[in-house]
Amino acid sequence: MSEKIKIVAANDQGERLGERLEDLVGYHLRRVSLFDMNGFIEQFADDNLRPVPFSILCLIDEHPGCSAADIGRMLNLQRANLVHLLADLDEDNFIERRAEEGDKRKQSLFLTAHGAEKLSGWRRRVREHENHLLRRLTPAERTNLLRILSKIWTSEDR
Amino acid sequence: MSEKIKIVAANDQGERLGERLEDLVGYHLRRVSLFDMNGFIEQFADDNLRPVPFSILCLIDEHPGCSAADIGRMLNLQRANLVHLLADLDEDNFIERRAEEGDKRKQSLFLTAHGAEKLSGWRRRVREHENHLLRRLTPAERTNLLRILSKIWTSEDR
DNA sequence: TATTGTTATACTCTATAACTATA
DNA sequence: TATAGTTATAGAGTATAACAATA
Repeated sequence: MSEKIKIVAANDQGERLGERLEDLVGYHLRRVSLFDMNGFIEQFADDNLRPVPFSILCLIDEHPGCSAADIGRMLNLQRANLVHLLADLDEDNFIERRAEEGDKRKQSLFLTAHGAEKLSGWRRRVREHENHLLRRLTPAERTNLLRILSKIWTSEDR
Repeated sequence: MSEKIKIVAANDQGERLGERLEDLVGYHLRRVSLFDMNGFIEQFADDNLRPVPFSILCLIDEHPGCSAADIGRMLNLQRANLVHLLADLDEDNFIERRAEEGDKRKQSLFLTAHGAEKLSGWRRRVREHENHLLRRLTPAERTNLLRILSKIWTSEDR
């Protein structure tokens, strides 16, 4: 960008505070989220692990025996889009889908031994990824960020 | 979800703190960003205004005369994908693209009078949207969030 | 050589509608 | 009627490669 443009921007900062794109929380949320996701995808390129399948594996681990529809509700994913994601995880032998006794419509989802082992290592690497993403924050800022973010979207009155 | 699943999850919380999906900042960043974007798209459905074109209009307003490549660098968008976005904004008479004197490769981007007027109203409605998104936060939390988010991705050493 | 705007294209992600079988 | 899993499909959004004009 040219020097002229930078100067114009600097002048504008004092004149219209709260009017700039950079004053919008939503803008920063998107930039940081994309920054995080791209870093995630890059770090796990070897294993071809993507953020959403990782989330699904975490939830199956935390809620063994849950159904695909349960996962969809927890992650706000359409059932239709989950079909391929779960089929892929099944093909790779990370999860297994058992017929649920009692309700024949449902499948019960479980991690395989292989899936559990893989997930354990991936979780460690995800924590490393987060440490890198948040390396400029103090421990207090990190705690605060997690608390504030979850306060925004986790609530009863929605 | 069944009651059984909820109980299992509750037990696990104490056992493996820092191991749950909900302990990951990246997970919350994504959920909050999507929550924000969906709200934005819904609120501006009438005007068919989407987050990225809104960002582009803001930047052209803040940097009058900038080029498409400048916008791409500022928003981390590919030049190729900007072509359609800018063409649409031009068709709707929100922006105009003038041949830049001096460098014949570049176009200089400006808001039209109509675009500037529209943007002014949209900015007000975006602030209302943000106020609603962040309604559960204290003013201090809001300021903190903006500061922390921009600290994460805005830096020199990248 | 590098950059700008552009075209074409492929890939991922997401949303919707409809179907069946079960409840 | 409602729900679970599924199929097919359309639409965004994004990434890459190549090109002509210009620097």
